[in-house]
Order: sequence, then C-alpha cells, then structure tokens
Amino acid sequence: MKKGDHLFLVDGSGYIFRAYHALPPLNRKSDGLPTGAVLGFCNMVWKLMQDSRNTDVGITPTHFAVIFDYSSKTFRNDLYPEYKANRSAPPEDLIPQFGLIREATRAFDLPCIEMEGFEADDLIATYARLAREAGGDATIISSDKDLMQLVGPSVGMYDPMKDRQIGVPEVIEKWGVPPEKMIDLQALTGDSVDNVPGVPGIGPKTAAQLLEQFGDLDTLLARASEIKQDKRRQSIIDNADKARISRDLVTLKIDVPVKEGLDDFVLQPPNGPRLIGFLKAMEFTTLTRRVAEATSTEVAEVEAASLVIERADAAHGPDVGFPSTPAARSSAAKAAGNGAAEPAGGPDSANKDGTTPSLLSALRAEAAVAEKINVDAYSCILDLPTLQAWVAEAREAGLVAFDTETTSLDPMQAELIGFSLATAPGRAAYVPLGHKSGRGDLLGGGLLEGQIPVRDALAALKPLLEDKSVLKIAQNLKYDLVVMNRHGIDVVSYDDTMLISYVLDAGTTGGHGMDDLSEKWLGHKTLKFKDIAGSGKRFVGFDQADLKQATAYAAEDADVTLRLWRVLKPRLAAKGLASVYERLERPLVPVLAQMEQRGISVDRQILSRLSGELAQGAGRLEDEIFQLAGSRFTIGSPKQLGDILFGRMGLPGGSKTKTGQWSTSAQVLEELAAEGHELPRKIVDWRQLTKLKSTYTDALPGYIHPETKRVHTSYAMAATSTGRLSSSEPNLQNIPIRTSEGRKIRTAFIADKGNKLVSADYSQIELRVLAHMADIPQLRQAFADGIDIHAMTASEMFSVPVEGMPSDVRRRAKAINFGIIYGISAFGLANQLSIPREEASDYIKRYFERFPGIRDYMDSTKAFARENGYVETIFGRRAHYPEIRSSNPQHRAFNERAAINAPIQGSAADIIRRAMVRMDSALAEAKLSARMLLQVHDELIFETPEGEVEATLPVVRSVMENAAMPAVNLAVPLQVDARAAHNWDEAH
DNA sequence: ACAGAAGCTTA
DNA sequence: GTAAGCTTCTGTT
Repeated sequence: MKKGDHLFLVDGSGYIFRAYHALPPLNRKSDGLPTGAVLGFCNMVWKLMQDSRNTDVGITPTHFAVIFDYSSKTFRNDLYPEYKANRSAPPEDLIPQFGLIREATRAFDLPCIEMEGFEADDLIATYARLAREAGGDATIISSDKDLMQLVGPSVGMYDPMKDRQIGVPEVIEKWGVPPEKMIDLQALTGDSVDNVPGVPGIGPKTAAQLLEQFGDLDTLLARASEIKQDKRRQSIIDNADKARISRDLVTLKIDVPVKEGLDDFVLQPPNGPRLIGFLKAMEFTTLTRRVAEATSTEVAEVEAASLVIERADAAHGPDVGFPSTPAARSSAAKAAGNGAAEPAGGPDSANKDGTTPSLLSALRAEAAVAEKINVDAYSCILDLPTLQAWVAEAREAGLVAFDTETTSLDPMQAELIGFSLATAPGRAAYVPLGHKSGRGDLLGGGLLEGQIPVRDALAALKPLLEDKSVLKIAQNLKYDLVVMNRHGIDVVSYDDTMLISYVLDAGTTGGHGMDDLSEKWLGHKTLKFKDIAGSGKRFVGFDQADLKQATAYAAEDADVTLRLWRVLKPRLAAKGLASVYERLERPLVPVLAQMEQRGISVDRQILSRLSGELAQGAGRLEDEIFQLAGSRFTIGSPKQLGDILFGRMGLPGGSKTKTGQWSTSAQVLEELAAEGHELPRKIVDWRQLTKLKSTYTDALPGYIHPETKRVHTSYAMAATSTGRLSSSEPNLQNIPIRTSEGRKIRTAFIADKGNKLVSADYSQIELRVLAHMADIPQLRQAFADGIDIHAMTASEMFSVPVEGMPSDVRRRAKAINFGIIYGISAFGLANQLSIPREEASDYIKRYFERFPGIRDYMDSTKAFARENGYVETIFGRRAHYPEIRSSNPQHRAFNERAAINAPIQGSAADIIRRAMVRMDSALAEAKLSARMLLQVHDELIFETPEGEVEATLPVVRSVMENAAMPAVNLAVPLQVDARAAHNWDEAH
C-alpha cells in the first residue's frame, strides 16, 4: 500500500445487525430461507465496489476488506467479566445469515477477516493504523460510535445506510468532542448495551462539558474535587475506577497481531461467474442482473452455487433454515405472495386523498385556464451580465417571484445554495451559487466551477430586493427573509402566497405548502424536493444535485409561486379578506423573522443541573416502582404498565383507549391513587420527572445555536385553523409552568448581561373577547369593574356571595367558563370536574339561564357555520369547518365546538398579532431598545436593558391593551400584566 | 427507518 | 369540551 491508496474496511458484524433491523424481512422464494440482511449486505458491497459509478462515497477504493467478530468471547472479558454479558441471542431468522454473509464476502472475492479473541473493531483499528502508516487513507464502513475514536485526517467513516460521511466535524457535532477524546467520553458515559459501566449520572452532554473543562480523563479524575456540582463530583470520585476500567474496555487495540497484510486486500475486479453463482443461489434477481451487466456475464450460463446453510440453534428443531416463528412465517408468505417486484399496498388507497369527483372537476376547470408548465424551459444563470439582465427585467415588470435554495429547513442554519427568479408565467431562472462538484475528498467535493461568486450575485440582487417599487412574491417568505437578512439584505415590498392561501382557506382540506397549492389551483404536480436531493438515507443535499435538475426544481418554485399569486391575490379583495392579509399577516412576517433571529439565552448549566436532579429522582422512583410491582418492566410502556396494574395486580381499570387497551392516563392513575394505591402515584410522579427531563432539560441544550449561543425557535404562521401561531424546533410555547418542578425550567431562560426579561400577558383575554362578542352585561360589568370573573360567575350561578366564597365553588365556575370557550359539552365538563354527567348538564343549564346571551351566541355561531362553512373573528379572519354538516353526530358535534371556539381563540390571536405588528415602532418612537423575543399566545417576552425597564413596561402595556383599536372598539377593557426579572420564571 | 398511539406540556 | 408540538414505545417496513 502506498500514498494515494485507499482502504475500505467494512464492519461486517455491525452491518449485519443494522441491515437486519432496518430492512424489511425477505425470504428466498423457493424455500423460505431468510436472506434480507444478506441482500442488504450484497447491495451495499456492490455499490461500494463500483468505482466509476460510486458517487455516494465520492472516493475509489484500491484496497478492500470485510471484518467480522469471531466469537463473543474476547480479551475484554478478562478485563471485565460482565462485558457484553447482557447481550441476548440474535433473532432466529438472523442466525443462518451470518454464514451466508461470510459466503457472500468470498463470492465477491473480498478478504473475509476475523480473529479469535478480538472484536472486529480491534482489527479495523489495526488495519486503519497500518494504512495510515503506509501513507494511504482508510474509510471505515460503519456508523458505530465505538469506531469514531479512529477518525482523523486520513481515516474517515461512511454510514452506508444513511449515506453519510463521518469526519472530524461530524464527530464533534454529534458528541461535542473531537475523535481523540471519544475514548474518554465513552469511559465516562459507559454503554448499557455492551455493559460498560461508565460513571453513573454522566451522559454524553455532561461528559463533553467535563472534557472541555479538564482536557482529558486523567486530569478530570485527578482534579475531580474542583467540580462544583456536589452530586456529580461525588459520583466521579466514587466511580473513578469504573471510569478507568471503562476506558480500557472502549479503547480499541491498534496492534492486533494480524495474519493478513494490507497487500492481501488489493481490490480485484469482480469475478462475474463466481459472484453471479452466489447471487443466483440467493435468488436476488435484480442484483444478479445488475452484476451480469457490469461484468458482461451471461446469467443463463452460470449455475447457481450450492451452499451449505449453517444450522440455527439445534434446540429449536430440525427445520433449520426455515422461519419457525409465526411472525417469520407470515412474512415469508407475504413475500412469496406479493412477489419481489410488486410493492405492497391495497386498492383502497385510491380514495385516500378524499377528493370527490365534483371537487376534482372544478379543479380541472381551473387548471385548464392555467397555461401548461414546462420545467425544461427554464434558464440556469451562470454569469453576472445575464443575472443583471434578469434583474433589469424584474424592475421593468415591477414584480418578481423569488425563492432561495439552501442546505437546511432551519433558516438559522441554512447555507445559501442558489436562488430563483420569475418575472412572468413560464419565464423563470435559477442562479446556482454553492453547488458542489460531485466528486472530491472525503468531506464532499469542492465548489462546482462556473457559478457566479456569491458576493457578486448578491450585490446584483440586493438593490432589487430592497427596491420598494418592485413587488417580491414568495412562498413562505419568512424563511427567505431570515436567510437573506443573514446575508445583509432587507426585503421590502412583498407578498406571500402561503399567507394569502391561509387567509383565504384556513381550515379547508389541504395545506398551504406550495406543492398542495400548485395542485389545487394550477392542476400542476410540482417536482418533489426528495427526487432532486434524495431523502432519508439517500439524502445528498440540494448542493449535490445535478444542475439541470436543480434548475428545473428551483425555477419551477419561482414560476409556480408567481402563477399562484396571480390566481390567489385577486381573491383576497373579492372575498373581503384583503385587510386581514394586509393588517394581520403580511406585516407580521418581518416581525417574526427578527424574533426568530434574535433567539433567547438559555443557561446550559441550569438545565444540566436540573437534568441530573430529575435523573436521580426518576431513578429512585423507578426502584420503588419495581419493588411495588414485584418485577422490572418498561415503565414508559402503557401496554406493559396496563398489564401490571390491571392484570397482575388486579386494580380496577377505568376507561379504555381506542385500541382497546386499558388507559393508564394521569387521570386514571390519579383516581387509583386517591383510593390509596401506592404504585399509581409513583408512576404519575415518574412520568412527570422523565417528561421534564427528556422534553426540556435534555432537549433544549441541543437547540443552542453554535454561533449566537441562543435558542432560535421557528414560528409557523399558517399552521393553525384559528389564526394562532405555532412554535417548533424547539416549541417554546409549551415550557412548563404549572408545577414547581416544571417551573424551574423557566429559570434557565435568561436575559443577557445588563438586561432583563420582560413578560407581558393579557389577563383573561378570551373571556373578555367572549363578553364583547356575545354582549353579556354581567360579564362586561365585571370586567369594567375589575372584579374576579370566576367568582362573579359562581356568585350568579350558585347564589353565593363573592365575599368568603369557598374555593371549590369558584373552581367549578372557572371550569365552566373555560368550558364555554371550548364549546362546552356535559360530557367534557363532567370529565373535567369528575362529577356525574347529569350534574354537569345541570350546571350548563343554570349557566345558560343566568347568561342567555351566551347560548344565543353559541346557537347563532353554529347556524352561521352550517350556513357558510366558516366562522369569523371580530377582525374578519375566517376559519373553515367544511365538515360541520357531517351526518356523524360525534363528528358534527366536534366541528360545532371547534366553530364556537374559533372566533374566540382567533380574535384573541388577532389582537396579539396587531400588538406585535405595532410594537417595534412604538418602542422606537419612545427611544427604547427593548427587543421582542417570544410570543406564547397571550404573552410577549422582551429583552431590555436594565436601565430601560421602567420606561418599557408602560409602552408595552399600552400597545397591547389598545391593540384592537381602532378597527374594533371593544366593549370590555383589555388588561395586561407586565413584569421584569432576570429569568422567565420570575418575570411571569 | 418510519408511522401511529399514548401520553404530557402549554394557552 | 378548543388550539398546538414533542417524546417514548411499539409494530411494521
């Protein structure tokens, strides 16, 4: 082996297990021999060996070997007898495949390497070292984290199932430490699968942070006393020996006395007949044909190889090689019945899109109006003068559809790959900027030649996007706005087809994504992103896409956006919805884009401390739960839990879920706990702790942006039926507050140094909106007087004076008030209050007697919805309920409740939208530098310099309290409570 | 690897 | 009883 040579080392054993679990089971047709993993293996190896067409890895191997584990017993068992002790036996239908895969390796003429006493990983480590020392490179075909310690400048990894390169940056991204520290990291975290102990309470996040702080494991153990957190320090001091043993266990041996040398691994051209003989015997028809073509072999002339199938565990019976479990048999039958070529799927899928013929014909009629779309007619712009000509053309036209292509759905992470423009239907172009050349080094190719330099292209584009006399049209503009903002470009004068569609059609079937809209309005099926850039394991990224295809896809997006705009924009005015779009949607786009870009500071230390506490609490509860249950089980499995509670322990079951399982919901468990059962209480507590840990303390740090060090959520403007926003990745609209434990998570949301967080929230905004809309005198009066609204309701209903009212009476009234907003039903109220349905029914009756205006409002809203198919907020936003006329009483009732709720929830959503749109200019006018960061439906969070807090609070309150005006003069005052503090918990 | 169910968090 | 999003487990591919 010499410089420039490249060794591929396939982790054969690792691949067998992954292929077995990831791929559908497959059985040889003639006798049912399980062969799924074998086929996966053969496909993968064949792909890797095909040098000239090997675009996946981007490198050509000169040397190739497949490495296997020899037996489960290795030198590590002498170090630590429990090593890999809790491994269970492999599945029955996998056993015969071990031998077949070795057989396959030989059929490929590849060295099949294994050695007694050593794991495959040690052999891989040794050969990787030998290749490096010989001046060559090595690529390990595996995704096992145990091998990541080997990654370096001349050693890479490649995950064939996800089609992903793993180099130094990927290791750092995944584990937070460079490859050379992986050993220390694994020594600390341990590995439950392999029974490597590690240090209890230390997970990957903590381990990475400790290694960052102390450098390496030895230093950490020597200076453990300096660790601030009491529990963590103690655990590390107490378990130093375990950490050292773990390190020995995870350290791969790079000096195994191997028998074969690298020269034995030189890759030979495939021996067609031998390989085909094996593939034929396996009955892999497609692969056989492919190999025959590539090696110019005549399939018919090759005889299928005769194979000796290794026996599965003899104790399981004589019919070795056949699937003997019922599940395996049925999948064998399925495979045989369907045939290999025919995809599964029944004839019933024809009806799945829910399209009725009448709707379809209407859509076709529309489509006929639209001109045909030809995706091969677009231009690909590769020089500056042409781009400048397109910019001039857009100026001339006064409008241009615009779209960006990037590397990520998250605009804060996305790198610009190109952009497209359209100036008239069918006239669209794509400007590639960051496409990579297919081939290159391990980490992907270099920049494709012939593209306009990003700086030049953006310099040409910037004046166009910032020109207020040219209308920019985009689909989901907020995304492109964030991307362009990050390149110093500010887009003004724009329309957003997604938002126009949302205003027109919120709640109708079908989403507001471009693919849906194109089909609905243009009758045109767009190219799919995944067909250009791949998806799942075949994802390669848009920057790897072929330029011709990329042009067709990207320019089509701009073309379709422009055509959609021409269809949709006029409809706004026609339906009287222009002001909803112009006041509540369009101006919010840059506001949200800024909030997303600002992000909020989250204190890692606080979260990691909480995470440790939660782990301890959950661990203790787990022990107690197992004690009480009398056995160990997966507490998180409702199925297993139900079996224990209602089966083995014989507790009375409450309700059932729709799949017929006993429900183990918190409500059921609370009831059992109230009857004095110990276990359900502990389950509820355990669930609380593990929920907080997994959803919040463990997940949030992963969202901290590497550069800004802040958390940037993403707001969806067109996701809800009512006009509310939604927040995702991460969802910052469901951060805990109800319990004191959960609340602690809010203390991790903090203001930057010298700043405070301001939280301002509307008090009872939905009830106030209801009081206005339904015009209820008592409610209006109570809000005008600032009286406790739930107490007032209770007083009216139960004739109890507000003074000295029992808390339970108020609680019931509060539940009823909420119920009204949700379109109350006796069933729901009974559930909420745990009272008989008759009693709930009686409450509702009394409520309507005292507040007849509410019943009138509900009835008229239902009637309006049935008549028109939609309901409206006080600002004219529509929410559609096309199924409110359903003949299914349950379904209809559900739609009625939703229709009653939508104007209330939606009006409140509109009000806070109006406040948000006005907020920035109001703050600027008052010369305040407060920055709006978050919205949580009825609350806004700001970050503001400490010195400006007092001046900021009244401005924020005033904007929010007056947000409905002048469009609507509410009959009820809005009240906003605002507070400032260092963290979100104290500010709220 | 992926989808659906169950469960839990918020307003 | 309204509106959302995320995690875990489980069965299927």
